[in-house]
Amino acid sequence: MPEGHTIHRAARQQNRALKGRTISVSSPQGRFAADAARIDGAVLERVEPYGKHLFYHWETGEIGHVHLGLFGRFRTSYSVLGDPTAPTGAVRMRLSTATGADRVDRAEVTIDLSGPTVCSLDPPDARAQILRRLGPDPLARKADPTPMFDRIRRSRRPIADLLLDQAVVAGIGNVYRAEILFVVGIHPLRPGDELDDAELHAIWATTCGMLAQGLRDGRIVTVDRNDLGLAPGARRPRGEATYVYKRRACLRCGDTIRTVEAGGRPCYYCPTDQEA
DNA sequence: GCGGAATGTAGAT
DNA sequence: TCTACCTTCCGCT
Repeated sequence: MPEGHTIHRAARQQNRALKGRTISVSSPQGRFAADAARIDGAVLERVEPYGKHLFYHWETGEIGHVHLGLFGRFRTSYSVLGDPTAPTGAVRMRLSTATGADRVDRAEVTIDLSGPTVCSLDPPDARAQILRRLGPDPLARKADPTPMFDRIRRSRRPIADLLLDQAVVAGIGNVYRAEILFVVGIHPLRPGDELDDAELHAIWATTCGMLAQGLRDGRIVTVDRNDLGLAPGARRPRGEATYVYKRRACLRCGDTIRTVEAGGRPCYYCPTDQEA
């Protein structure tokens, strides 16, 4: 399930598989069919991630825009003899290196997109319009947190609400916001304008670290090894590991986890480690 | 088989 | 502020 790290990971993988190649574009499910036909057989110049958004730069100059939303996902499959495997479920957009050419000199890659909130083919300026309403992306090179700090300092809204607002900072979702606030020891309902500079810098540093870790791991693991109580050399358990998100008891102190509504969604927190 | 929940957003009100 | 919607998966009957 997608927060910013998932998107950046997808972009990396898709650039490895598709960048600079001629791509068959289709929409087995049909809802992207008209747009797919316009770029079918075009060269995909690159896939660009920003926050939770993906931009597909096509040689035609048009920009594919994908946002996974809550349910969207990519599936990758490989085929040796040209024909991609049959799509599983409702596939909105299929990108494949299998172009029907006679000679196949390596395995073909097919990437299927299902369940996205957004999947569109837009004029070139659409990308800039979207970027204009997004805050800094902690996974972007040379990201500058200043605009995020300014917005938080000027706002009475709870910090948990602000961290979920993509115009403040792009790429954080409901898991990371809870985990970030836990790690920096800030109560989710603290108003933005009450945070001091040290707290803002701690939030940014923690956010960058967590998302980068998630990008490397391909899953959300926010818990420090030392807090897991593992024997030396023991491997981390599978699955995602959080301090407070969806937990009953705080992983650090054992206190009962509470939730509070912020940004229209439940924010998990530890009443002991994150005093009001 | 059905219903609910899930790491999200956009558009209506 | 609310509601609709994208799909999958899991637990319940």
